[in-house]
Amino acid sequence: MTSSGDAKSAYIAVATRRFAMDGFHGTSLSNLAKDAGVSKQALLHFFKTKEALYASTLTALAERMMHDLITCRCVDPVKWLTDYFTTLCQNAYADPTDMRLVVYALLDSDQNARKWPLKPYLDELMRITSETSGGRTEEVSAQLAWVSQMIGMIQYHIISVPTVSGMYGADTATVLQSEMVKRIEHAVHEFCSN
Amino acid sequence: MTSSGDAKSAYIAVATRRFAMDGFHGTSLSNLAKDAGVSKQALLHFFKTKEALYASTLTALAERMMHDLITCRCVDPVKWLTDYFTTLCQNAYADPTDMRLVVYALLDSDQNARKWPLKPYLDELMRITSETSGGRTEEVSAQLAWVSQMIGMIQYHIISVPTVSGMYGADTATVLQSEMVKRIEHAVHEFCSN
DNA sequence: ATGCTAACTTACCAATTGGTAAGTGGTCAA
DNA sequence: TTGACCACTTACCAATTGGTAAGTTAGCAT
Repeated sequence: MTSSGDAKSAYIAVATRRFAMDGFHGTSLSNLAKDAGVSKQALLHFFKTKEALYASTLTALAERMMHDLITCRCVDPVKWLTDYFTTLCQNAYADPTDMRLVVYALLDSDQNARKWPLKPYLDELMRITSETSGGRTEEVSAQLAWVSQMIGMIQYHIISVPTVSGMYGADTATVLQSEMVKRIEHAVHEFCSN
Repeated sequence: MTSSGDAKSAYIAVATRRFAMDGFHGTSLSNLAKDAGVSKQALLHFFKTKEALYASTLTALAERMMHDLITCRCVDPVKWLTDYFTTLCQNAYADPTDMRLVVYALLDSDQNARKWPLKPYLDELMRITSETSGGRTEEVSAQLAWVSQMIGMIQYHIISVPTVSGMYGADTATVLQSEMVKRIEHAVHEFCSN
């Protein structure tokens, strides 16, 4: 039908959505096939196992995250980080897929088997961080801690939106969102101005 | 064998560990039964469905979290929060079960069906927050944002430990942990001194 | 002793799981 | 025209899933 690459990446797109919604174990090949409008074996033709499809999904995710980060590039590292984190958060309100996928992947990681494709992305974030005044300390762990704190607060916030909305109402959740963006900006500046 | 309540809560304990490790969908009743050393139907005798067992697990989790929070009680709300958050984090290094369970529950929440048992815990956290100088603003959403940020950074940090350890080595992960505790203390004081 | 209940067990069940085997129909180069 | 490859399908498969039905076994009040 479509050219080879197209179909394959279309399947990855479908899988991305499903894995992000229901996690690896909550997703079945039959569900994915139904979503994609093909038979189960169409998927297995491109990806030998469910695990392999999941891995491709994570690789594509990592490329997307890196791409989004690079797209925000700016001579001022502080502005770069501010822009990136705030737009990351804003975009995730409209589509939390990627953030959910990351968190699911963290929970699923069985630490021995899975090679983790998001490392370059993290490394780049740490490199940018090291260019700010806040990152003038040489220790990597201090930058890692800060980066970890930032993406942690964003991703956790995103995945908690439905729950918060259920507990305190949709309007409170909305206010919380703008509040959170402000906190993100504040956190960047507080860190960078030491 | 043991008295009724003992067996039941033993099953909940087993389920807690499994659900925290593999999530709801990644856990089967047969696995749980094997872990508990009984037949599958022993579990179904106490909990009508897998969902019901999961719900009991979450209820017990909520009670534990609330209990731990209250145990830290202190006349000075700032010290209270500092103590609570840091010990929460420290304990989670030894046993990340509860933190993982919360995050899994956030991802799984299908928002319409599930009643969320952790609300009282969150409310109490916000109440304590409102007693600090940082919480002198009346808006609930500002406190909610801060509380959300704090538990977000802690829980996300905990679930990412295996991955970080895999990416940067166990020693870097260890340094990151103490770094993170410092960041928690800093975050509390920064917020409370406005 | 008897009956009742609580805490189980063994024996099933249909449905679904991830995956294999063996095609089928189309495109395209020789 | 042929034959190879590609994307994909139908037909299976054993294993596992959550759950039901029907006992069984122990303790305990009457």
